[in-house]
Amino acid sequence: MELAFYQRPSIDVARDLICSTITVDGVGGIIIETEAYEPDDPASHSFNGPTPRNAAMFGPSGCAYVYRSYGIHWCFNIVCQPGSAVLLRAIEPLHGIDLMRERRGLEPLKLLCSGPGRLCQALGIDIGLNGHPLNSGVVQLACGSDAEIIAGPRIGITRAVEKPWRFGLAGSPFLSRKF
DNA sequence: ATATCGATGCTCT
DNA sequence: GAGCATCGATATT
Repeated sequence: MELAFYQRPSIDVARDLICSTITVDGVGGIIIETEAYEPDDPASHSFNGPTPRNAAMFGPSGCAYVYRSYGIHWCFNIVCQPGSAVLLRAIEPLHGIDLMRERRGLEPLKLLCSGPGRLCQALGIDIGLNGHPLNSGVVQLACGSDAEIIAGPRIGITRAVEKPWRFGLAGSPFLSRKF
């Protein structure tokens, strides 16, 4: 994935990431669901400017932004333009499924990576990957083919709830929720 | 199938 | 001190 790919509005990047493949230390699969967050977006962690937590969002494009969610889970984002990022919400498991099951416990394939916290646990993502550049270390991202994309409101937010900045692969059984 | 709720650790006001 | 970019369990239609 070229640097220029990330240096665009997160809404375009989020859409174009559907059907790409991501792996962390060889474990991963096909990106099924994403959400975009923009600097002027009240739902975005970057909305009030840089802080220690969101520093990676204002760092280089094409790097990871990882944060803890509800004190329990990790969430993984890809930084686009400054202050904008794409949240990975679901992956279709493809590589290293045995290791994913070790990390998440015996579970139907459908639930291994269907949700932002679940996919981080399955891929072994934690704060150690925050600010980490993509495609030059353990995190690898490769282009996918064209696909039928659907869009809708983002999940789990309380502000800017109407913006249709959640994207998914139409009809996939690995979506975290229906659109 | 949908609804509610507790867990748990930050961050930012 | 309030509020989370969530998940899994339990309860209820």
